[in-house]
Amino acid sequence: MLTKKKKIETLDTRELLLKAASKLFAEKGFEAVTTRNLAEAADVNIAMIAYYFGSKDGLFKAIIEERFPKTASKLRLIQKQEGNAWDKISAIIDMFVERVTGDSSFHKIVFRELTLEHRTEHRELILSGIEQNWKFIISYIEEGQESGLFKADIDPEFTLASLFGTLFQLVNMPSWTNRLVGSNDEKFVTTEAFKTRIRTHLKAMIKAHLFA
Amino acid sequence: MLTKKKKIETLDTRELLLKAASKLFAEKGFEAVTTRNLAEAADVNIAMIAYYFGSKDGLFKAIIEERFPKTASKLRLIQKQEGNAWDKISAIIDMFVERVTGDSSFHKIVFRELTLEHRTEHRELILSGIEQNWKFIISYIEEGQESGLFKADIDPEFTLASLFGTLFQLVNMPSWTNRLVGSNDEKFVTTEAFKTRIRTHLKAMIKAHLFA
DNA sequence: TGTAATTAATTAAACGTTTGATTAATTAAA
DNA sequence: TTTAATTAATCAAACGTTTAATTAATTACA
Repeated sequence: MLTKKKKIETLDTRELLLKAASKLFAEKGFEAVTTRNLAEAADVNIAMIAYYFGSKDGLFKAIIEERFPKTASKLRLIQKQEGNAWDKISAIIDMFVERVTGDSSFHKIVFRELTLEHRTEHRELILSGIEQNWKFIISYIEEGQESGLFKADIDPEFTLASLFGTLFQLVNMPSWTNRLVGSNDEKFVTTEAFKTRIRTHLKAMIKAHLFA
Repeated sequence: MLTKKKKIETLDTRELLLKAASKLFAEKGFEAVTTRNLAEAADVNIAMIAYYFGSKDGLFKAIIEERFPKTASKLRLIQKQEGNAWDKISAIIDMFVERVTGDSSFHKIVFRELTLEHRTEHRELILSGIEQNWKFIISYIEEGQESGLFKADIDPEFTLASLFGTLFQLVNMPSWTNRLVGSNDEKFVTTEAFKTRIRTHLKAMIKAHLFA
């Protein structure tokens, strides 16, 4: 018996579908992707969607449900680290910049779904998953306020909106961002140059805003 | 002949379709809205879409093309006002908060479309319309930097992203925002209380970030 | 161990419904 | 009496889902 788990194994049908669906839903939106698109992209039979996920809708929900616990565990790691409120917020910014730029598909799906008003079920699934994450951040802002490190009159909730909003605006609308910075590189928002720039900007802005 | 233009006239078929489409596209997204949905919501015959706009796609483009010139003219008004770089940026924030909260449908459509990677034609139409608007803002940030009013090392483009990003995060994802602030009022993002709060937050944050 | 029984995974084809668009006929307006 | 606007009906194509059949893998039992 091997001590190391075999990692280089072929993805099974279920995983192939999850991966293809994540990519396609992010690119085109849920309704614009057909079950035939999904089956072809994953190179599996169309009936496998119903077999593994019940429906196209079930496949969507599976994507959401698989991701949130991972982000929550990353946040718990930061929670255990030493440092003051700003150190924590700074670490959270690093973590989110890395996560969102590293796999923008998931965040495109999530945030686009939140702009839609039908399919309440999708939205509720996302909101209940996301809520845990932002509560961490807000608590650190309030902690900084109480200790006198941060201004007393800043708006913790809307500051959080600025953090996510900036990230979302720049990463989830790559055509907008490319036009903004005058880039022709389609993959600009995944480059290290971009990651550094957004980290620098976000930390500078949030810091100037928060610190007393 | 009347000196005042008659304003209280019944909307004609074309206008009924534009209005219904704007609302429905914003709520459900382009693909999720059927031509029958559109016709029923506008209370006109389904064939009127092809008659006035050629297609569902043409109706979408008409919505986009009718709006951008109006924003551009508002910006030109601000351009002519007196004041330093910050006064201009402050006035632009007021203008955008008013416009986006006043009719979020259009902005939901526009920014959701920018997160999608198919339909290059839609995206190009939007980007060319939007580009003129943000160039104004960036030029004021740079003007403030040159005059020494603003820090020299801030990132004008990403600061713009934070401005729009904050606004859209809060206005275009009302379910997210309601959860964030613990509100049950579905129309919270259209209230005066919300408008004031977002204006206050945005100006405080951008000011702290920009000023030397 | 060998084989029969059972389960899991996959396939191609088809299901009924809905889609965006178009037609030819009809009504309203100029 | 033209032209413009609107209607109900219809179209082929595409939609998500389901089906019955088949293969591959696993389990049960002698």
